[in-house]
Amino acid sequence: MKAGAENAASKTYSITQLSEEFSVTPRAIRFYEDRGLLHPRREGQTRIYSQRDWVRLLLILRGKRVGFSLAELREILDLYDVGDQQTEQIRRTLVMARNKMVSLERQRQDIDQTMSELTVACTYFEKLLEERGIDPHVPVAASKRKKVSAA
Amino acid sequence: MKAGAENAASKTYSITQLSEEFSVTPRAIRFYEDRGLLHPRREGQTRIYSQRDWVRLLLILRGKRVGFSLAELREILDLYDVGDQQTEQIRRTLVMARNKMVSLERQRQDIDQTMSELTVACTYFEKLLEERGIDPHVPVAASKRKKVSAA
DNA sequence: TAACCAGTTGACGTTAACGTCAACGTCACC
DNA sequence: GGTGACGTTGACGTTAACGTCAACTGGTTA
Repeated sequence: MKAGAENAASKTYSITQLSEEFSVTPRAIRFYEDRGLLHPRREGQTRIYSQRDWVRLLLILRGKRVGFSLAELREILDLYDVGDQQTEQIRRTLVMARNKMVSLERQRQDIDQTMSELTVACTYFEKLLEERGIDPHVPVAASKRKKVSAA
Repeated sequence: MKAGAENAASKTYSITQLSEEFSVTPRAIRFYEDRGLLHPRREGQTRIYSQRDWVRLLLILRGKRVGFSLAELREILDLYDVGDQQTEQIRRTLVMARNKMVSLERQRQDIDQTMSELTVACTYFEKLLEERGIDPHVPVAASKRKKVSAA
């Protein structure tokens, strides 16, 4: 149990592995690195992603979905990286995080409101179709998916 | 009570009135018109916005905040406009709306998750500041606001 | 050896959603 | 009759977040 440097924590990924797992292009992943969001190890030329990178990518993508910019995400991730940041930078990020929480709260309300309005809208659209004698039971974006298409 | 063509429903707005009320630039409002999201009446050159336009703008801005593109918003608003759309167009919009609801559901989860992580993060940042003997009670983006800054 | 991957680095292109700026119209008023 | 304030139409600029493409570098397999 002590030999074998291959425990769960040391699992690594290639760029395409990551890209497939998260449904993003390698180009995007390299771009995130370019913007300072990821710092994979290199083996020669090739990028090797650790478990920590995996988590970072997860956070990045989720952050994006809720409206963080890459720059904002970088700020936050940076602070978690090393603790020796400039005090002013920490303050700035703290302020940003708090503001973001306020705006997320609002976003939740927007989503709730929009959901209920969309429900009404769908009913209306279905009625329109039924009036024309058309079955409104169109498939709901089944099986095949290439992009997350969320936003 | 019957004279006076100035009841609540006939209230109108200038472009700057609207822009101030919603904290968007006139440029943006004209842009939405250019993209077919608004169709204000004209008086000579000048745009006159009705109550209906007001509501549309509200929906547009909220739609944007939850991640709709202007094109998507147009699709939806168009269907509410006149009922004589192409059947295929109605189906497309219905599918889009349903898909959007699915993605909104996910967004809600993302937001909840992110909120709780941000809470933890803020605590951490505050601790960092306190370790340096700094009061972490920075103002939380008070009074003055120029942009919504939400996203 | 050739072909074929998987990966890499530029460099330029693209899209959405406006911002910015110039040049103009048109009223009210002083 | 000038001078603002408010409005208009182009036209071009900008930013974020990648997409696309070309040219190159090893390794491995046929």
